[in-house]
Amino acid sequence: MTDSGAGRSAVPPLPRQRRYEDACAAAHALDLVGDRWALLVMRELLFGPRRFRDLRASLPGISANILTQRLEELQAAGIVQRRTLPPPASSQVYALTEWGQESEPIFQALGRWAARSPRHDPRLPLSAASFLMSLRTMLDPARAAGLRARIGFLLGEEPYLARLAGGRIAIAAGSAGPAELVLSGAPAVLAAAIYGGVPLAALEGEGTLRIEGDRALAERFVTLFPLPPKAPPAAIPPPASA
Amino acid sequence: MTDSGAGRSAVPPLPRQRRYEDACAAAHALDLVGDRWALLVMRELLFGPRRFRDLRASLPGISANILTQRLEELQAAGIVQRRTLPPPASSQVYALTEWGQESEPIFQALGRWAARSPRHDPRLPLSAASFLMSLRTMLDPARAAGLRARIGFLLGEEPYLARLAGGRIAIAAGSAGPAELVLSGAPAVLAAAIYGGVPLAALEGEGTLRIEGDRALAERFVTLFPLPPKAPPAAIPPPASA
DNA sequence: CTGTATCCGTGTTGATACTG
DNA sequence: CAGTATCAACACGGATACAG
Repeated sequence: MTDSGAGRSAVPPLPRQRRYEDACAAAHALDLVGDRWALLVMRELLFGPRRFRDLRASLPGISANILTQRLEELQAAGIVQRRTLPPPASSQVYALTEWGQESEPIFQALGRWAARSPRHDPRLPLSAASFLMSLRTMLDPARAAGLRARIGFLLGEEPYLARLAGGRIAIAAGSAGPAELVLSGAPAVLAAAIYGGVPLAALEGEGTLRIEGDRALAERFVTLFPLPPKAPPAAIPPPASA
Repeated sequence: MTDSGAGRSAVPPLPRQRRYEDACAAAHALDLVGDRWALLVMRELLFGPRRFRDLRASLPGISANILTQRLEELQAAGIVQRRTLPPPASSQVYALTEWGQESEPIFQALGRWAARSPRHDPRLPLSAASFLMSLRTMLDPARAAGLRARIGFLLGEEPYLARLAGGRIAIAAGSAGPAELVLSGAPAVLAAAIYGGVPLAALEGEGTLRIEGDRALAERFVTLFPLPPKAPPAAIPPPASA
C-alpha cells in the first residue's frame, strides 16, 4: 500500500526536495532555479565563464558552501557546466550550457518588471554582468534608431564591447576591434550616469569615470536607456501589522 | 564588523529580511517575489481575482499560514490588492494591481525556458491559470496565422474564452458571446491533448473531455502549441553525489 | 464559513573554521 | 584558491486553535 494518509511521524519515505508538484512549466523553472542565489549565479555567467572566486566576489553575501551547492545543482540540471582551462591556467571555470544561456529572457522580464518597483534602490552594488544585462534590457530602440557605434567598457579589469546598430545593442566580452568611445569605471558609476541622471562631467570630475573618445557620443549614449515610471507604492498598506 | 568572540545571539539588530544587496533590477525582483510560492500565487491571479480558498485549492501543498504571509508581502509590495466583493457575497478576493499584472512576461519567459528542461514532468496537476498561461506562451504564430476563431473552455466550473486572430491569442475569464468550439475538462486533460499528443477521441472516450461544436477546429487547435526540443540532460553528471 | 495566529518538527540557509 | 564540515538560525509546512 501507499504509505500516504495515516503515517505522519514515522515515515518520511518521500524526501521530495521541497519542490512544487505542478505541471506548469514556470513552476518547474522555479524547481530548477528558484533556490536562493541560483538565478544570480546564472546571471553572473551570462557574459562568459567565471571562476569560483569571481562568482563569490560578484555576489555580495553568498557563502562558499551555498555557491558550491548551487553550482552542483545547476550542473545536475544541465544549466551549468564546469570546464578546465588549458594547462597554463588549468583552473576551473563555470559556464552556462547552451540551454542555460537561453535563460536570458528571464532576466530581462524580471528586470524590466522590477524596474517599476517603488522599492528599487539603484544605489546598491552592481556587478559587471548586471550592468551589461541592464543595457540589453532597457535600451529604447526608438532612441537608438539610426545610431551606429562601437562602445567599449572597462569595468574594473574586464573589457567589453557594445555594438549599437539598427536600434539594437550587442554586447560581448573582450575588446575586439576599435571603438569610437571607451568608458572606464565601476559598474555602479556607469549606472549612475545612465539611470541616475548624474552628469558625466561630475563623475569624470570625481575621477570615478573615464571617458576616452567621442564625448558627444557618450552624452547621447547615456540617454538611450529610459527607466519606466514607478508603480504606486502600495494601494492599501496593511492595517498595522508587519 | 568583526564579530569575533562576543555572543551575538542576544542582538538581532540586522533584521535584513534575507534580501540580496544588489542594485540589479532582476535581483530586486527576486527580493520581491523570490520567496517560495510568491510567484505561483501571482500566477493564479493572472486571469482574475481569486478567493483565499481558491488559491489554496490551486496551489497543491501550500499551507494556510504561508499563503497568508505571501499575500501580505505581495500587498505590501504593491503587487496584490485585497478587495471586498459587494454585499451579496461580501467575501474578500485578492487581485493583482496593474503593475502586478505586468509580471506576465516573467511567467512566459520562465515557462518557455523550462519547457526545454529534460526533467519537466507534464503529468503533474495543473491549475486553470497555468493551462491558460501556457496557451499564451506556447502559441506558434505561424501555425495560427490565418485562423480566426472563438474557443470556449470550461475548466472545472470556470468558463474562459479564447479568441484567435492574426496569429495571436487573447484569453479572458467568462464566456462573452458565442464560440465555434467549447472544450470542457480538467486542465490536465486539455494539456494531455495539446502537449501530450493524446488523441482527442481517446480523451473523449474516457469521458474526461467534452467537445462541443466544430470538431475539425478542435483537431487543428491542439496542433498550434508545439513544444521546443529538450535540452541535453546534463553535459557531465557530477561524480557520484546527489 | 473565511481567514489568521501559534506551536512545533524538519530541512535549508548561511557564517565560520578547516582541509586539499 | 577551491571546496568541505560543522553548527546556529530561520523559513517552510502541518495541525490546530482562534477571530470576524
